[in-house]
Amino acid sequence: MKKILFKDLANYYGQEIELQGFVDKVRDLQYVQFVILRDSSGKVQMTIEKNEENKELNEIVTNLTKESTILAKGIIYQQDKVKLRGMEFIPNKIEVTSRSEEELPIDILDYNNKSKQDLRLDNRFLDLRLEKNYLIFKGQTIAEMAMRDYWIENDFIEIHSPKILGTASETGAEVFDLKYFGKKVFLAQSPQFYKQMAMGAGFNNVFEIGPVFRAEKSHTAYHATEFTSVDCEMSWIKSHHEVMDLEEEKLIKVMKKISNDIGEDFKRVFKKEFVIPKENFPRIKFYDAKKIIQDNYNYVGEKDYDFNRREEELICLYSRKKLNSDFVFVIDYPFEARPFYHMIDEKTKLTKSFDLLYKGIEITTGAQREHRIDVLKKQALAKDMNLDTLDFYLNFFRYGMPPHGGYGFGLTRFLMRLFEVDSIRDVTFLYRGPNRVTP
RNA sequence: GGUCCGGUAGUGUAGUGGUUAACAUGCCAGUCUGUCACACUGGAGAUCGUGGGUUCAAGUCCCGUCCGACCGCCA
Repeated sequence: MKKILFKDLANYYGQEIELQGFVDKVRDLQYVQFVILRDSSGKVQMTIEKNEENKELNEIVTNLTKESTILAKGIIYQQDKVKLRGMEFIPNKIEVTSRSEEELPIDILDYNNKSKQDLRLDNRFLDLRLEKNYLIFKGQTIAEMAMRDYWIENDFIEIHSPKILGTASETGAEVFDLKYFGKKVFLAQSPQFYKQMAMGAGFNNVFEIGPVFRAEKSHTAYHATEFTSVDCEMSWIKSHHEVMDLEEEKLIKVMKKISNDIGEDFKRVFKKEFVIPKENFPRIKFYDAKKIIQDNYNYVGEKDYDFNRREEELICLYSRKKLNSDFVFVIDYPFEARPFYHMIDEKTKLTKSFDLLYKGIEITTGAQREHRIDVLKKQALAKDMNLDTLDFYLNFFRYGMPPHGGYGFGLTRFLMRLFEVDSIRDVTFLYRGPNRVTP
């Protein structure tokens, strides 16, 4: 017998079928028992009358605990008086395949799941039983698939770069070190150098979806020490605008796909709707953005070469209100705020770089890369970097390197804003932070 | 790293020095003719994060510590 998901039950009216699922709720009345069953695709009511004939089933149901798993055989009927999907399942056999303990460590009722986040993370396997959480990971799956589709259509090659590195990677964020047969090695903080190597290898266009590690003791709702980074890199470009064009096109495709596949579920479960972005995301120059924030919100951040959280939120607010866009590119940052490998525009002396902000938070950093080794070395020295430890990287540039650029995209940050949940921990299967390495 | 922020039944909260620590929800038992967040009645369940101190008396005040939240750093 083929496994039947609860969402498809309407196809089986009148038929004898076998179901397996969690016990979502038990309502044991005087003359009838109702058991709500649940699987990842939906819920259904199972109804058992209390009588001599059903004695065995009645006994099982009376002793059922919520969140136990059962296997039941019976017939599914259309039944208008049942509010839950207008159907009910009448079993002739019930087997408890796993019995749950009576009390759960967290509340997972759909109308009352107020348990604190830290406790929910301790019991993540239970927390994830909530439909809203399942939906987030369904969304993640669709997002990754849509991105892959887009890249494959556009002649990108998928790479898997190493996460164990012999030298600490580039950007100044702290890296983890670990023992490696008596040597010290580092966990990759970004696939940056290796996707650029792929440019040197003549792969034209590459992408990677994989983990990255940051050894920052950041206790915030939008940081993690391990998270999934989506990276891509493309050759033969003339400016960072081509990279933005690509990201924009990809994102619209992703959002359309997500909205199409789970838009209805999202509306029902989260009481919100996805907003599909229009083409031509606003592209605001960094210094113009600073001025906009000052003129419109009378706010000046402490650093003149970068944004703080408040400024990110305000420029997004401006974009939403005045430009009708949840996405906004901030472009042409000063070199001071960027890593050494971002290309500097000779005319403006600003980097050919961009951040993509989405509903108040940065989800992407991208740029045209400096591919001329002499300039690259000069910029590395300007950032006080040691050319010897960078030699393996600089080597990529010695024998012909296409002009290229790309971006890194925080998958979890994107999902967090897409679903409008408060924390990156809610969109991470198992969150890792400064004080959390379990479960 | 910073914060005249928080830690109290399974869970979420109330409780500003004085009997038996309260409420909601969950759990258990009973009652209930089809419920659908079922309803009703009753019951169990808390050495108040942890270590020390002040006091006749500490969930409550003080100090340390751990964990969390928010901010910062960072992305």
